[in-house]
Amino acid sequence: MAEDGPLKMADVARLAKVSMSTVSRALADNPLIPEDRRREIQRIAAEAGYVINQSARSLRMRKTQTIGVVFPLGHDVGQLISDPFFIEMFGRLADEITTRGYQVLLCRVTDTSEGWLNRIIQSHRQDGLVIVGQSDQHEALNQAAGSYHPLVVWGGHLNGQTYCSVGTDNIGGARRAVDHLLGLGRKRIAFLGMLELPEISLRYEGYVRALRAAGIEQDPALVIPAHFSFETAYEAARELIESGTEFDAIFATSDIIALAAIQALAAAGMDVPGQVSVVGFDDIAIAAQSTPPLTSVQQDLAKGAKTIVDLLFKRMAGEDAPSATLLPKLVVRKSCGGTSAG
Amino acid sequence: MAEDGPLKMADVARLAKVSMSTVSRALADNPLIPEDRRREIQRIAAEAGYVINQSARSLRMRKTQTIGVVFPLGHDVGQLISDPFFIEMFGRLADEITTRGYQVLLCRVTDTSEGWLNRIIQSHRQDGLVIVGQSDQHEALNQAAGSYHPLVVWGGHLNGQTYCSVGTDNIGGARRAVDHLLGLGRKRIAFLGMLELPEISLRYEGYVRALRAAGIEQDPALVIPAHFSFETAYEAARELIESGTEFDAIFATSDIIALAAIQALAAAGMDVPGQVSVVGFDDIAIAAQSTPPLTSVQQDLAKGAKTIVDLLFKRMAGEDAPSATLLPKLVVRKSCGGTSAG
DNA sequence: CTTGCTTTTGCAATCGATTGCGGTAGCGTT
DNA sequence: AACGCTACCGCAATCGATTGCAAAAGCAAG
Repeated sequence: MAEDGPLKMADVARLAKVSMSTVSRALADNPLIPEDRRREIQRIAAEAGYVINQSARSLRMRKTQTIGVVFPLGHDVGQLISDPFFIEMFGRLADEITTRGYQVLLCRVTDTSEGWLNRIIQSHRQDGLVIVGQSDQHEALNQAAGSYHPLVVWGGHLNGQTYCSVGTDNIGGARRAVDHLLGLGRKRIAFLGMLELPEISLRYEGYVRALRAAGIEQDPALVIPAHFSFETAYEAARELIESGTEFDAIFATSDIIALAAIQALAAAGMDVPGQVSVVGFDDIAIAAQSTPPLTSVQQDLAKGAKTIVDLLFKRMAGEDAPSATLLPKLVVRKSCGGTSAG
Repeated sequence: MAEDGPLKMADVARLAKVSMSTVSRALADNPLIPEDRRREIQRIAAEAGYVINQSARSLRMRKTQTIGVVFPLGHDVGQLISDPFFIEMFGRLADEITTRGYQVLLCRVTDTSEGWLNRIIQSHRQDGLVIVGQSDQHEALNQAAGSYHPLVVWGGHLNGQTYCSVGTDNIGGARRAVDHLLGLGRKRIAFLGMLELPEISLRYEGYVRALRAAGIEQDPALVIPAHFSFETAYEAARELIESGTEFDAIFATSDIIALAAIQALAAAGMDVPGQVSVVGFDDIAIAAQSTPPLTSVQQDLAKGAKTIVDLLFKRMAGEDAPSATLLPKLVVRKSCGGTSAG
């Protein structure tokens, strides 16, 4: 009834007039304790407002019922986890994880000095890890995966990769987007994104392949480094416009970059899709709502998150789950002209 | 060097040829150990890839270096934390918390049965709690606050509230928004939101006061229940439109609701802001990007999050921090016609 | 070589649960 | 009544760190 002092299992044992062992087993629904007694003890514990101390439990059981979700920000100094894509991914992951009765621990990594991943792993704060985005930490991930199994990465599938990853077919997605632009008669297609990031570099590969297949020579002046934040992307687009380089389409490697580019174009008095077609990547919620609505390569995050967590739990159970690739879908809207469905 | 077996403090002690006590103190930078020896032990530990087991540490120290962030979803069956407002708040809170060297544990509460908050508190998984949104749990919060101090709530300031809360002046914000609409000559202003939620009910209070001050009689037919999700809000707006009730403005209690309303109006062939002025609440990032750009009551989330965490840490230190109220700002854009700054 | 003081060090208890294993109670047979 | 068998129960060790307290070591002065 009264619940001022945080009461321990021993207190419940006293109340129920049994030993701690029995209480522990009863609360764990261990059939070693007869059913009616189990219920009785559970009732007493609940009534007393008793809750198992998770720190003690974690120590003894060597598991925490917690999954760590890590956002390596090594490549970007901006601290805030603000990108809508990451945010949505996080929400979906959280859903999948909590549904399975686990807690979600957010690990925002800013200090990617030697051994950062090992420090997280060895802290034993979580039973498994999801790493969202490889950032520039491919090597560190490869190394950690050698000895730590319950780890799944969202990102591109790279050469010589030993860790388990889930991600969209970046090359294929990009290829499809650029093919679509080419199909509309566009020939001078700018590429906006940070080639240093593995996923982006794969998208670049798709871009190059599409151009090559169409027999179009690629122009380095059309490849523009652009970070993920709206402001920096806007700046990058503005510079492209002011450089005087001719272009009639933009393949942006994220929707945020695409939206920033559209705004920059509008500010420069250029019509989208009249003069310039724009395609984004991710198909975040705003994409459909923007003006004009954005054509984008859709990543199925719901499925992605589910796959990640499925694989993670398999690995936590000792099974050896392989990487998975999701198929992207081009969602055609007004931002690139034309009207065919993709 | 080799780091296959998860090594413990005892192992490091052996390596450094000292006792565990000394290692523990050295790693904690305890001045009881001479500086040079401290450094030496730290070096040895780091080289061996040793990391303190947090479960054990938490148990012994009775603190976890973790803050729980709770989203009570009692009022809404939709599981996903998808509302951009909550998402942004979460990101900012995470920033503030990690900056202070604490971890963030996400608690998505779906089971708000008797004692849910107590179960979280007594689990001892965290050293402090941030509750984002009161949902319909005012009573539970009030009760918990009696015995549990390190707890801060984002939400409205209610009568008879004993817990510490941080929130925007909802009444004032709503008042300003509606006054603005009235100033534009609008007289039939619809209110879209869930009155069951404390914050929304405060905004309703502001709405009522504004109307009363302007000598306009309020019409119950103009008060429409609308959830936070885009789809349900769209539906609510559509029903308002189809009901035939006359109206020339909408005060939406969130930007998502406002955006949904604008789409519904557009679908019905009604011009915004020509026929109907729309004002939202929160001023989320998309608000400025929508068509037409949305007038909205801005909540300063960066400041809000900082205030919440500041207060929480004060409370964790045993001080008694009082509730705080933030001043909202009306950001005027095209969605309500007119051009004056608010 | 003592003595007295300061600086370091380590023993052992502790945090609050879980669980292997040995012991007891209860019941049915002979 | 004695025995055997199951079904329950609880003792005590354990998880891996932290820390009060006492002991040891170092050092200077007498």
